[in-house]
Amino acid sequence: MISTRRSVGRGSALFVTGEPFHSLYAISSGSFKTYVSAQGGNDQVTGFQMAGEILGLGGIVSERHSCNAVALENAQVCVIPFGRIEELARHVGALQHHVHRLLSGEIVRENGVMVLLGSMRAEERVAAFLLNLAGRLHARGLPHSEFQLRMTREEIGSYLGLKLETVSRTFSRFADEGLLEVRRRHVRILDQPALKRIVSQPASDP
Amino acid sequence: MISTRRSVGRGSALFVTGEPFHSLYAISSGSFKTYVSAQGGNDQVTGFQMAGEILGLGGIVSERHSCNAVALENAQVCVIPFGRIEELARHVGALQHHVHRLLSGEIVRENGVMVLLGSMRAEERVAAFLLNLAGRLHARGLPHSEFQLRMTREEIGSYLGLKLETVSRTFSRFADEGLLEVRRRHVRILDQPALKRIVSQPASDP
DNA sequence: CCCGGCGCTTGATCTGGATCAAGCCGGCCC
DNA sequence: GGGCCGGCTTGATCCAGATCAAGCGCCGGG
Repeated sequence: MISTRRSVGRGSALFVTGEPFHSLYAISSGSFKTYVSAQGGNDQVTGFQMAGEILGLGGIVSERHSCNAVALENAQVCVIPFGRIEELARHVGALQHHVHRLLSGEIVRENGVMVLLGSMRAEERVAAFLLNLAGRLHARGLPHSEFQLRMTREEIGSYLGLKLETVSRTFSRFADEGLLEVRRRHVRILDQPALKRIVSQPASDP
Repeated sequence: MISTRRSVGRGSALFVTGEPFHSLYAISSGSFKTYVSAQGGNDQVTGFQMAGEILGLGGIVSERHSCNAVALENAQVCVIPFGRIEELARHVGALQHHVHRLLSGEIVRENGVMVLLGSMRAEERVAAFLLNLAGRLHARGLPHSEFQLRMTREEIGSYLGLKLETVSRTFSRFADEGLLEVRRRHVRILDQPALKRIVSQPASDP
C-alpha cells in the first residue's frame, strides 16, 4: 500500500481535534494516547494505542479528526491516505472486509470502556486496565507479566474515570495484597488470576 | 436494496450477545436500547436508538453480535444482510463511503459517552442526555421540547452510570429550578439554554 | 370495578472516591 | 554535584451519589 512514514516525538500530537482528516495512521513503533478535550479543561482520555494499532478512525464521519492523538514516547507511524484505502477496497474484497472489521472492533472496544466507566468500582477498573494492557502485550508476543507503563497516573485516571490518587492507592493496595509489584512505571503482575477475579466480581446478592 | 422487514414487540430482543451476525438493522419505527450484560447482573446500557438509526454494527468484527438490542416499544426494522452491503459497496462508491461514515459516526458517538461517563457530574450527565434526545428528535423534524421518554429511570441510570434514584432526583431538581416539566415519561423542556450551560460547566478554576 | 405490582418519588443515612495537603524520589539541567 | 520540578505516594477530611427505606399512583389484568 502506498503510504509514507512519519515520526512523532514524545509529547507531540499526531493530529488534533478539528484538524482535516485525510489519513489513518498505523503505529509502527511507540505508543499514543487519544483524548477529547471536554469543557473546563478536564480532558477525557479515550484510549491508549500501541504498535500495530490504528489511529484516526473517528475522523471519517466528518472529514475532521474527532480527538487528539499524542505520542507517549517517540513513535513512528505509517500514514495511510483514506481515499486510497477506499479505492483499493473497491477492488480487494478482503481489504474492504478488513476495514469494516477494524471499525467494528473499535466500536466493541469502546463498548467495553463504557461498561468499565458505567458500572465498575475503582478496584475493578484498575484491574481491568492492567489485564487489558497485559493481554495486548501478550498478543504481540511481548513480555506481559512485567512491563513499563507508558502513561502517567493522571492519564490512567482520566481513562478510567478516576483521580490519580485513587489510581496510585489502588496500585499500592494490589501490591500490599501481593497481586503485583509497582515501582513508578514498572509493573510486574504476580497473580493474574486474582486480578481476573476482581474484574469479574460476582454481585454479592441476597 | 434487497431487504426484509421484521417486527419486534416491546420488551423483546432483536438480537442478543453472541448470536451469529448476518445483518444490520435499520429501525423504521419504534425505538431500542442496546446493552451489554456485565458480570454480576449489572447490565450496562450502551445506547438508545430511534427510527432511522442502525443496529448491529458491533457484530461485524467477530461475526457475532456484541450486545443485546431490545425494543422499548413495538418496533419495525429493515433487515439488511451485511454480505449484500459489502457486495453492493464494491460497485457503489457512495454506499461504501456511507458505510464507513456510519461506523465512524458510532465511534464518535461512543467517544462522547465516554466523556460523559468519565468526567461529568450527575447533573451534567442528565442534562446532556436530555439535550441529546431533544437534538435527535429535532433532526427528525419531531417535537423536541416536549416528548415521551421510552425508557425507565433505571435504564437512563444505567446508560448514564447513575442509580435510578439519582436520575429521578435530578429530574425533580431541574423541574424545581424551572428548567423543565417531568411527569412520569413525559418531558417538556422549558429552558434549553440553561441545560446547555449545565453541560458546558466552565471549570471553576483558581 | 377493584386489586396488585411496577415504576417512580422522596427522605435519611452511609460510603467510596474526591479533595486537600504534605512530603518523597528520581531525572534532568545547570 | 546540587537543586529543582514533575510525577508519585500517603494521610486526613469531605461530599456527591449510593444505599436503604417508605410510600404513591398509574396501568393492566381479573
